[in-house]
Amino acid sequence: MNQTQTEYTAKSIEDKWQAIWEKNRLYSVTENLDKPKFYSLVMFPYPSGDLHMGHMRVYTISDVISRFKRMQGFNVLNPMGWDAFGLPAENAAIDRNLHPGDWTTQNIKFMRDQQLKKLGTSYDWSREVITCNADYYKWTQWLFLKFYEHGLVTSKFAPVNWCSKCSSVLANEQVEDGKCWRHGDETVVQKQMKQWFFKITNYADRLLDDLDKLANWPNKVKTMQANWIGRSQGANLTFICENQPNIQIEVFTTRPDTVYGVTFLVLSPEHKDLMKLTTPENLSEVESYVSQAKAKTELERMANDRKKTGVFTGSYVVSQFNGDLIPIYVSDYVLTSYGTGAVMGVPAHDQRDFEFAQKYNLPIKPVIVADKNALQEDLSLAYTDDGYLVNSNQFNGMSNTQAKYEIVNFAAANKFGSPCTRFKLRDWLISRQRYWGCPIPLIHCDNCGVVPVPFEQLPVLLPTENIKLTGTGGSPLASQKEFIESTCPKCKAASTRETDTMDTFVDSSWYYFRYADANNADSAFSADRVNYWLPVDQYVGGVEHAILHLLYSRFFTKALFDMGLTKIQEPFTNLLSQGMVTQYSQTSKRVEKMSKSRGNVVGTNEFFAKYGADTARLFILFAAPPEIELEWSQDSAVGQFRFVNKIWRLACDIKDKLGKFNANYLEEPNINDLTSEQLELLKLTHRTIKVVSQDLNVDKYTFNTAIARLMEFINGFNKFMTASESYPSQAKALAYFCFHKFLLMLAPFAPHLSEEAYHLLEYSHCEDISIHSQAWPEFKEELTVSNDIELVFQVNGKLISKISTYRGLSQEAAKEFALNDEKVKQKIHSQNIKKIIVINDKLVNIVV
RNA sequence: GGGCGAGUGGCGGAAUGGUAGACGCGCUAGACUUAGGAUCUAGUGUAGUAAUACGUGAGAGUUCGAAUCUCUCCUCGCCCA
Repeated sequence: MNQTQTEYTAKSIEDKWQAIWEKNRLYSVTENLDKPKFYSLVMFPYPSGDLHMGHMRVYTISDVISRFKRMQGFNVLNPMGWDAFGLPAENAAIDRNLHPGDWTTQNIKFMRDQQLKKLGTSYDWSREVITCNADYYKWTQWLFLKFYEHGLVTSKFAPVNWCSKCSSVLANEQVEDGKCWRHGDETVVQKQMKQWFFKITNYADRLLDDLDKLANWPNKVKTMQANWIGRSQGANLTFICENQPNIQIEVFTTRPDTVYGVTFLVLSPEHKDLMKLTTPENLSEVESYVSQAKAKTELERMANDRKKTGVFTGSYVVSQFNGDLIPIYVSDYVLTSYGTGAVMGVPAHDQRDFEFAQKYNLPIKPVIVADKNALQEDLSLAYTDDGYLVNSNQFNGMSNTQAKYEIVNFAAANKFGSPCTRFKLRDWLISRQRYWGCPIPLIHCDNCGVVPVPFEQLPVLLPTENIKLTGTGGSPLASQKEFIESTCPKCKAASTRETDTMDTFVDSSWYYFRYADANNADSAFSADRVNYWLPVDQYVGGVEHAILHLLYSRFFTKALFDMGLTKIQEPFTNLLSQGMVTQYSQTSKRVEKMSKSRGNVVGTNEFFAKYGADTARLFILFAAPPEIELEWSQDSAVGQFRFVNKIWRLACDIKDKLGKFNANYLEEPNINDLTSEQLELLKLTHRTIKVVSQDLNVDKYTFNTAIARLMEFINGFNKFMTASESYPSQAKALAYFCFHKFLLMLAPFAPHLSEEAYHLLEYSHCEDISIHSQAWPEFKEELTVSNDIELVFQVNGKLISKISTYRGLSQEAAKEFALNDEKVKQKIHSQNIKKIIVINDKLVNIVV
């Protein structure tokens, strides 16, 4: 007999099937109303030039979900593209004297053909999106103009975050710990500049409220977004200046219930009335304080741990609540950009105010007490908990939660206050002083001001000739005479183009709309296709985008909905945030995130050549649940390599020992014809289908346990195959039947191996009929349970003994067995039995 | 400082309130082999020859029964300050 080749040559087999799948366009999809749709999306990569094994985790997870859903009968859209604008291309171009576009194109080609395709992913490449191509950014500009038309674009002269390594400004979301998100060693400084913003704050309420609709998002991500939006409900209250009643100071507070405890007021150094309120004898001190404050950045001023400083202005305001005379201070911890630039100081009930009052010897007046009847407590700290009001005129005795409303109502009725909601969320700064980005389609005209480029003149092409990139600051486009010079669309006068480009997060805020209709030359997308495919059913990506990309995308989706362009209100129904891939780094002697700069990467091509993509996929999924951090270790990956080879050897064994496949073998066996060993194998198969299907379900995604179940199946199947030398026809049919189910379950995880084995065993007689087009197997509940069980005996909840018996034992019989068990008898000895608890088919607990 | 999450063998990790440690790595012994970093078999929480005892960061509580639920504390991670 000819022995089948038993060595599994992963690399050549994987290459073979990848070519066949591509030839057959196995993963292309079109809209199909006969099937339920499933939009599976993974965050598209920046084409940096090289993916390592750490990156592959997210693509593997998303691919397994896509393949599983396809086998379940869904019409699956699984697209891929490139977030191709951005700084690294520009910097690489400067270093290597290459055009950023050429550098990017080379990288995309390598990453797509040598890395993502080699992983065995099931993308529909006909929908590939590349954000730096004019056929994409034309529509980014078109969307910008739609935003402009709908009043969602604004320019402000404001303090902005400047990173000198980027030579550009950054959005608030892109500043982490006072450092640039890309350059962790670069402190962001504040500069006053005129910049373009998207008015994301218009959507603050909806972005916050609609988080509740996202039932299948991790709570962590929702909490982070909620905190970032930072809605606080409170009131604006007005205080009148004692000697200049025409000046009124408005403060924002979230604690109007403490207004009777105000003992000072603090203005920001930039407050418009500060100088008017400063008395001559305090002038020099205030002036020097203000100039010191101006030298500091907002970030420095907000630092919580630094000592609060301040200077008295010499003036007072009068509280309209009780006529108290309240001194006015200036302090740099009050910011003009947040609130009204003035706060009320209630030292008894706010720790920061408490410290300020102690330092400047200001009175501390309690207005809330924990116990209505208790005398005034000795305050060594501010009392910030709930309680009842005292020293507050007609509000005395009221709970402070109620007083919050009553006091604001009282102030509103008397016209010195009103309810007010504020947000921490700022408008999204989108201008970047860089070359490699989407040009902002605006024209500056001396006569007409800012004029949008007319839609029909799009795209505003990024010039590609004679670009001087120095990385030293200023917009590179500003030195491009041919680019700048333009005519005003309104008055036809000579005018200039905007030279800033857009933040690349604009590009990535709508790419998942474009996938739905990627080759549309006439519009950004057709509403029909978007409304068919979106929202995304499963989005997979790193938690590092919890705020940035995911918040911007939600904003875009809502804005497009309001413009009537789609019917979609939330873009991503389910979100899976996968954990980082880490590895021990020789450089730092620590376990760190896998990254090129840390020198601890595992290359994809070396790994694929040595073990194959299927082993890589299995290992990535098996090593940890998807949301947990995964520490890479090549040693553990050999376990998956063995698993792959074991499956292949079994497939070869089946072919050699059981004879040729017969189509009848796929019919469900009659259980009455089976021996007990055969029945156990069949039950193992059904049980495996059940648990693997559950593990792949959207609310679990426990790929690690699914693979463990597949391994258990293989261990059981191996036992069955090696138990005897001869195989009656019943056994042959059963082995083929069960292995067929197994291969179908293996297919999403190890697409090449399962396909090769599927054809080796002639489940498919033609290479064009793929295992990946087959239906996911189903199970019979009654075949998932074994008749033989172990019954556990406990005394006082502690395991004492167990027996083998059969399922369905009556409670009485179970008790009987337990009480007659030798070990149990010994344990109970002569103690009184208080109670016996029986859990059917599981355990008997005797309480003594 | 605030918020969220996590602590289980030598390691990665399993466990609808019901047999703790599935599955895998590593390790030990054996088989096969010219060879083994291939494969197969058996074993592997700790202590003990054993019976047995102990065991899920620490301590309490609820329960017939807790890794799982509640409270206090400790440590680590992430996010926001």
